[in-house]
Amino acid sequence: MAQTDKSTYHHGNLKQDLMESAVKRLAKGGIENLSLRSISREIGVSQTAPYRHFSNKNELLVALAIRGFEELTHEMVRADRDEDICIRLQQISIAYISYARKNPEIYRLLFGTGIVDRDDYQSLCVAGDETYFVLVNLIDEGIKSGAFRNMPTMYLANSVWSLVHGLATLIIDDNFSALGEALIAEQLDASVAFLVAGATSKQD
Amino acid sequence: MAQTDKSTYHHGNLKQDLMESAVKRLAKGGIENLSLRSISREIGVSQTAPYRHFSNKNELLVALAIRGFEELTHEMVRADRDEDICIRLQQISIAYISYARKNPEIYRLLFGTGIVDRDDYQSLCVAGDETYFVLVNLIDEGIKSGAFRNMPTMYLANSVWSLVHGLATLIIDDNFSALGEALIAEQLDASVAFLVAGATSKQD
DNA sequence: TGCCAAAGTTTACGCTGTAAACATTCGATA
DNA sequence: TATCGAATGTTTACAGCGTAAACTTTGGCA
Repeated sequence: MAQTDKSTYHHGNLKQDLMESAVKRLAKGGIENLSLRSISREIGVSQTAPYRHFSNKNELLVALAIRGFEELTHEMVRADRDEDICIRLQQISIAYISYARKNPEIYRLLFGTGIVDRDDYQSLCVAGDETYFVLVNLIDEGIKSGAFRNMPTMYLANSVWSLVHGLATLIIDDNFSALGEALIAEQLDASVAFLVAGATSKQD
Repeated sequence: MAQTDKSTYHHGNLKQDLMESAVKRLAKGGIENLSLRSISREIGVSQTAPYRHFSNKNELLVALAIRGFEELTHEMVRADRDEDICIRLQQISIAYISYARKNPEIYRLLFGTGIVDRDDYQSLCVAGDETYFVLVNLIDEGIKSGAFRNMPTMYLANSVWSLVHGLATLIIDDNFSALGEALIAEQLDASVAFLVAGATSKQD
């Protein structure tokens, strides 16, 4: 259980270290610089050691994604601190996009195609659902209170999610790079205002 | 110029064939199944032959992306056929998402991170700008005519783009798979309605 | 104390991108 | 029409990848 500090044969907490090293390598260099062999080298362990803890590379990514969903959920819940439901919608949207911008490679893992056969990993699905429900619950509350458009909760939630997700991915994939940091901030404000306007608009 | 049909040493139109084979392999199996070697094998040419036409894999992807942008632009322009600017916005949004769904791997190439150093490829940037301007011009027209929210064209255009892009990527990356085809169609309708409501909403 | 399962290593295979050197062929010029 | 260079192929080679199989070490329990 504790790390066996001298007898380096058994590393002690390799699984943990693999994940941390993977996150670090993801952060700089992106997913194409993440190889099981490179993180093994970084940790100082043989190239096949990871296979004692993850049956393949995909399962390491799954583990990172589960943690990522949990962090994202936490950030959203933490930001949701107001009475006005429109402000709350703004707050969790900003928190969501902030997380994506701070952890772009992890974010891509959460919603992109980097992980194969997501549906086979139940705890990953559960973690993703929990994130999703933070938004759905807020939207549901807004519709029931009459603050938001009267349409099926799921459709409105998915529309909001689409806008927020689109904004996040366009930014982290550098499609707004011509704007520069200051204008991106203004774009965020404008898009969130657009979002709230769409959510509260009562026209058909 | 014409293919030298017997002397198989010089292939004739290898560049064209490489791109077609690449698109085919992208369509099934995704980008991880696209290797220069695999398409060389498929065409029946040596594994380094592609390097006479593309200096590396990235440049093949760039060529595919340029064609992809052109196709996407064409689809959007073709769909833009109405008097009512709100309907026109709906039409190009639907055309955009349809293109993404019909060519998911190409679409990911256009706006994702599959291509490195995009900015180094001028004709790619130009092709991307042309697609972008189809939307920007429509938004500009809508703002000037008073049909759309009065905000800087770029911010509104990017907000609309975010929603449409987000919807497209969530669908092609299978994040709406639980809905099934019928409900995805309804989601599209609902989101485009949400989009138009946001664009036309005059509240701040 | 002895032994088994857990956690590590070594070796090997086939795949990848791509660099370098070599071969063939097309088309223009003398 | 013969020749020669440029364009377009091939062969060979290297390093990095995921991962399967067989082997080794070690910690903890009977």
